[in-house]
Amino acid sequence: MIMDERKKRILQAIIDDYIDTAEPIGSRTIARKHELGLSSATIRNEMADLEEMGYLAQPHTSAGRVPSDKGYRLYVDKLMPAHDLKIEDIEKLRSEMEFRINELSQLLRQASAVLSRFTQYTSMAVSPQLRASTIKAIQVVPIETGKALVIVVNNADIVRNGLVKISEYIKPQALITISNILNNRLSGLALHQVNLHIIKELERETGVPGEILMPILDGAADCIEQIDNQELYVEGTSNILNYPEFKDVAKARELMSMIDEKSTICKALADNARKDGLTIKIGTENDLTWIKDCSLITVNYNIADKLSGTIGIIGPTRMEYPKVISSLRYISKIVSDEINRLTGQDPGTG
Amino acid sequence: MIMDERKKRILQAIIDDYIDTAEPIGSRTIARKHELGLSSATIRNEMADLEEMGYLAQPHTSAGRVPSDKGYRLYVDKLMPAHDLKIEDIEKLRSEMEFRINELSQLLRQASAVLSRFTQYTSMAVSPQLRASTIKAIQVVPIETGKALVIVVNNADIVRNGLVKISEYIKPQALITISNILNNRLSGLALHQVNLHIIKELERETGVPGEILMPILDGAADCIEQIDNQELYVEGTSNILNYPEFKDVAKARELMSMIDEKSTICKALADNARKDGLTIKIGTENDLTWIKDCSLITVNYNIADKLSGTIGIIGPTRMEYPKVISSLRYISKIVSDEINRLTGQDPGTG
DNA sequence: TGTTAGCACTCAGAGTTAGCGAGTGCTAAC
DNA sequence: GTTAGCACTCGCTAACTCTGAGTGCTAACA
Repeated sequence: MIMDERKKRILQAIIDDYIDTAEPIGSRTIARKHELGLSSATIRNEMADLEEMGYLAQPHTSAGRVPSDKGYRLYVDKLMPAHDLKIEDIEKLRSEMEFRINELSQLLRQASAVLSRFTQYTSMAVSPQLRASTIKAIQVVPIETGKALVIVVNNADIVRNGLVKISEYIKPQALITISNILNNRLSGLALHQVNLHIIKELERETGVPGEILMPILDGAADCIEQIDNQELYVEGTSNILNYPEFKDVAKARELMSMIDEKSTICKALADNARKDGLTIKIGTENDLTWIKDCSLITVNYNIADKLSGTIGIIGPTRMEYPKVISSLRYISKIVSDEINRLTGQDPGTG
Repeated sequence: MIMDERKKRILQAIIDDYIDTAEPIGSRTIARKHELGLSSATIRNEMADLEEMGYLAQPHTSAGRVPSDKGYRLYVDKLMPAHDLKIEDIEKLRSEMEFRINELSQLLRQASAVLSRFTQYTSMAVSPQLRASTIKAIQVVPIETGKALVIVVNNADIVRNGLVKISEYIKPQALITISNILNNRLSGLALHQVNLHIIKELERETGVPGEILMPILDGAADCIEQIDNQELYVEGTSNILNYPEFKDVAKARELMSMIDEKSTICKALADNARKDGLTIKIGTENDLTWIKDCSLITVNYNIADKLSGTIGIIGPTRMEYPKVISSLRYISKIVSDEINRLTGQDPGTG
């Protein structure tokens, strides 16, 4: 059987309607609402064909048709109407993102919150990961007697710090010397290259005994660990309860408890994270069975080829794809611009 | 009518059972399960009395009794069995909190997650607020040409930093001078005292023109703002769907969407935050109507009289109060100990 | 040959009814 | 004061019916 233009128009009409109503769509509805110039009987025949071809399914004999994953796939690839955000939506999104945010974690949390509020789906954001992370600078700053602050900056200008206790007898001047040696010795190294071997060398070079050096190096190691640490922000989980497909509490609970597990979400995103740009996984296209009734749309953004992160939206397969895609694109653009601003990669727009 | 010992024992038995089963409790159940040496008829009479006194309520004539908020209040204040965490629970909680966490935000998130997993309720944690926050140290560290890191440490040793762009012509040495002046001039001040007036003074003292000083001061201001910023962590919202009292999706959605709004939760916690130690608000004792079917248990912890924060659990009024209270106490102890460790207030336990 | 009107058929969901059983309050006896 | 007995209440469940949206098929039509 051949997928002609008419079939496509009918399929599109069905999916558009179904996304709206979440009710199985009958031939009469299509004949009435869409001006295809066809009677319900003709549409009925076409719908039977579309079902045979696997684009539609029937919950039970006497019900209308429902799109299958394959149907959604065609819709997303070929049929879906172009969607540009309305000017007022752009304004709204921009203004909600406008808070002056100076911390990566808050920026992502914010982005996720804005997205979920706007789309009414569940949104998540993963803190950017370094492709090849190296240490740009290490500094040790005396704070008060017995306390110093260790600061690590990596090549993407992500900064972490930690307070460390040090011997009360170290003079501030000595600390600065240690700081300089550390900085010279470690900067440029990949994070994982800081090993015991190097520590031994440092001990020798600085002439500072290990037990004094150790807390500082421990502090630095913690900072490095934190930089590598992948943080996940999920917002708008309660939206799930709005979809009729999850009116059954048991089903909603299953999905929500999976989403509550950060590690599960990370697994779901991991697969998409490798690709560039926008990825759409519809229902069973997802490897994980618990998302088999949902679609997962993610955008990966790269920053100066060093950082890469993911922002995504999860919702029922019956999802407003056009709207979700355009808003996701828009927000991810804002986020990467902001990260650029934060880390000073881009001297541009300010 | 007088509240004698027997009535109390019966009330306790009813509440204990109801917490377990979430089903209205009948007189026969109590007579059978609890060895009170009374027939169901006697218990029936007592239950009628307890209802008249307002401790119990009847969903409908032919159903058993259900505790009222007043009933829970008495239970919590007087009747509730003492509850100590089992050794294996303590071990479990401790080990789940044992991850070496070196960032406040992650520590709180973790605490919240552990609590919600253990109690099966929804848990939240608010980042500690300063009672009277002052600046302990400000440092400006050169990172590379045109970039510097501004670091602010407050009197509770909470550290924030931000990258700032600076003129490419400032020499590192000059930056250190600026850093020292800033530090001398600003440390000891309350965060809100850093105003335009002081900035003008700084300009004069350092001899550095405003347009060079400004980005640095802006960065410092951002850091200060971040320190003051109250962060909220909520975990285990999906647990709500496990309670039979929220088997109705509409009801669950109402609660969950409220919980999803960070600001709403903060409002709910605000009232408790002023008190010391543990606060229990049962049902309508809460000012906010959307929690009227829930209980909110919070613990405020203080750290060296400077920091104060809140950890809390929200669940149906039919809550396992003894368990929740003891685990909340335990976790909050761990959290404040950890914060002590992080900020080095307490040279103790390591 | 493709399109359409007509018709018999299907079946989920809403509404109705009946029966069950857990639980009550009251009364009278212990 | 306690308890056994009993009539009564009423939410819940299961069985049943009815309705209507939707289908597939057939035959007539352009």
